[in-house]
Amino acid sequence: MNIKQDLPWDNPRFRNWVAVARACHVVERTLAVKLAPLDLKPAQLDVLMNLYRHPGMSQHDLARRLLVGRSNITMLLPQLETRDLLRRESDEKDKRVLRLTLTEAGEALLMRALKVHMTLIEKAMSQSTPEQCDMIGEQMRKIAEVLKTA
Amino acid sequence: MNIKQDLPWDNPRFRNWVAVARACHVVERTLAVKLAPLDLKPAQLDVLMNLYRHPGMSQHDLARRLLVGRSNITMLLPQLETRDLLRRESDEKDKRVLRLTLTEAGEALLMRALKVHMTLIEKAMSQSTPEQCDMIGEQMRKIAEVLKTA
DNA sequence: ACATAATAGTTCAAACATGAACATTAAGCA
DNA sequence: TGCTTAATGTTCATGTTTGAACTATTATGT
Repeated sequence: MNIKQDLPWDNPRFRNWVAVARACHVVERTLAVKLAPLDLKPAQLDVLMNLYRHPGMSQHDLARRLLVGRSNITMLLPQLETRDLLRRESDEKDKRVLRLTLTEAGEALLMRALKVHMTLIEKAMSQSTPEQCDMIGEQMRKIAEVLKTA
Repeated sequence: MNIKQDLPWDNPRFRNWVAVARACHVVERTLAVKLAPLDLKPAQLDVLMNLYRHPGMSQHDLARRLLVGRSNITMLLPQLETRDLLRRESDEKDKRVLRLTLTEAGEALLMRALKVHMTLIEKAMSQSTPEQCDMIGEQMRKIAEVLKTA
């Protein structure tokens, strides 16, 4: 009954998850360094990436995709908007929502940042075989799925 | 040459890494919620876990293990020290360093928090076979290793 | 021994994230 | 139609993280 008899570090699932968390942390920190020359933070890159793939998103949608609060988005966007990387346009049908789209400049910067990001991820993941890589992605998507209801 | 001809999202390594990052994020957020009743943040749990496994660590060592700056540790520890969860004792041989150890109360709280953490990780990782789980951990350790020199 | 470097920890200001309370607008329903 | 409820985005106070400058101590090299 005492947890000490079965410490988490003896549990493969726990130990392996710790490795996942550490790897994520390292990649995030490294990405931040590599993006610095572009004057872009990882969180800002996440915004640009999502707007590229889903143009016309609302701030609420963006917040949910990024797993952050709405107020976070409110604080984040002006930095990018004043740099003319994205536009916020009021929706005609629903005057509450603001539709977000990348500008030309935003898309151009995104492409440069994606090269940096890609290079880093290639370096990190090139040690896994394609099969391993796909399996990892599959398991991780399952995790995100199962924890949505928890 | 144009990156658009080979967008990251068409690249399995990139797509799968995005899944890893998302899963980490979800687990972190969920853990924060589950730890709230213990009045403990994930970052604080990380401190307790590391001190349990490596008693007598210096603050500098702790910062490196947690991948944060030294000043972060300085700001983090008083919260835990005033709650009598850990001790900071000056090293006799090198008067610059402070040696960190858990108190009884700190160890007791850690055990309660570990149950919460374990339950969450079990839920997340139970969808993978033991072989898949080990493989994931192995690949992730490789990633952390290769990026140390980058 | 002495000057210089490096190291451990702290301080402080700035950047960042968070959640509750709020204003505005829309939807549901009597 | 009106009234209530829900949704979007903002504001603000709070707490967290960061990195640069600083103090104190130890290591190094001549």
